[in-house]
Amino acid sequence: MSLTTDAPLASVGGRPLTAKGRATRQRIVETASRLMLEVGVERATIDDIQRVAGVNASQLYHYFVDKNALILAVIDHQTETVLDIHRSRLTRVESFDGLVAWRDMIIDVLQAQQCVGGCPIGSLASDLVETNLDARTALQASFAAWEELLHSGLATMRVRGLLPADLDLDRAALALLAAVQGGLLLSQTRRDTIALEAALDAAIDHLRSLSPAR
Amino acid sequence: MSLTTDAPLASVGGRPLTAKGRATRQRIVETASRLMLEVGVERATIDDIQRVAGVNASQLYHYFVDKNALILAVIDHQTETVLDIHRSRLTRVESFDGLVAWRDMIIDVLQAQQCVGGCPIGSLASDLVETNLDARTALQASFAAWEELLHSGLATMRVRGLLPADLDLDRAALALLAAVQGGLLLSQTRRDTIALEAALDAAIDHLRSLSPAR
DNA sequence: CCGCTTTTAGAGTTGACATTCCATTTTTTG
DNA sequence: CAAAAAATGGAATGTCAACTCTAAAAGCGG
Repeated sequence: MSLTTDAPLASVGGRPLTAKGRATRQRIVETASRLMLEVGVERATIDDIQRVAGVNASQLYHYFVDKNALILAVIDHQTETVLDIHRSRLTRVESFDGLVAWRDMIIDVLQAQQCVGGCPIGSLASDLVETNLDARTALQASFAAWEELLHSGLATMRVRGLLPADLDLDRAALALLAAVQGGLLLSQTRRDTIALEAALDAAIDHLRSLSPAR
Repeated sequence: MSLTTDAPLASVGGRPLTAKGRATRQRIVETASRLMLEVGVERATIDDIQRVAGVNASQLYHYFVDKNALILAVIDHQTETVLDIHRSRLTRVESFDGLVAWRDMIIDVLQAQQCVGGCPIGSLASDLVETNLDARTALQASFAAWEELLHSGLATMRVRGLLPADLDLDRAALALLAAVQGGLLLSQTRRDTIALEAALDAAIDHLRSLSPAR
């Protein structure tokens, strides 16, 4: 036996090796993500996930030791999805119009899903934070990465003189993210986009009020 | 048989009659509220609730036809609790200092519970909105009542000339409530109060920026 | 094209959970 | 105080969900 922890079981411990396996695993994660967003983590049954993904129990447990492992994979997947969407709108925000475009995008997404489902990360957080330490840690990192995106967008604006030099960007990013999360929860409950609009507009307007440029 | 739907089974259909029964029912609702807040609606088992409340299955099912009925009672209970707390801080907010006192109260409450548990109403909303129509309707009403409280507080301030006459108080209340909800979710995940502080301070600061009085 | 690994099958097990039932005690009321 | 209603006790049931197990069908490397 070698001292290195390499090859022997590099399949499930790491990632599955074959293309087919990767595809199956991917299908499971995507299905689980959708169902968990739609009905919550608890109510998204392994059976349901199997059925919808078109796999059987062996396949699911071949790629994930237990439901918890699947949950963590879902967190990763949803984090990537959300960050990808926001990254494209937040890198190089050069003006308040850029921020507004970001706001519009968020509202459009919610609109597109009929105000159903809320935030892929926020929903997972609500479901898991108090009962699953690993999940909480992962979600904390997800939020942190999202904040970082907002932070860098605001930093770009600050460099351009659109925000005061002494503005605390960490807090500003946090407030913006809170507006997103709170607005989504209220809009999800109300089934209209008004709450989200009010929250985001207020947050952006607040930043405008701080702007040194006029 | 009378045509009126009155007396015969006025016990469980309405409220239990005897003082003892009311006490038992109350204990069940309070215990369920606590557990559902701590671990979520799904994970708060009827068994757990029984054990902690010190009642047995018959008692629980004597007062609530099923878990769903209990959930709705919990929503009512938590709504009353939250509204009571906020009402005392929001009626007759006569200055920005009053708003800040409200903000401090919210943060103190979170602090007191070690950033565990989040908002009693918001947590229920996350858990139930997508899977329980009755609950969603009830929670929508809870949020609306909360907004109303905020609205009237802001109205008081507006009368005093602290807010512009043409400010849309509905949207302002919504934005404030979103800040509370989003801030709580982030703080609950992070286990510190910074996110909530950032969200509330930004929201209040935004209102300040709109103030006609200096 | 053969042996080894990965992937797929799907029936079976185990435990938890909501709910029910029948019997007993306590409280209310006439 | 006696009869009726309410409240309590606790075992039992049935369903559903997570997870396991044995075995067979691809895939791949030599």
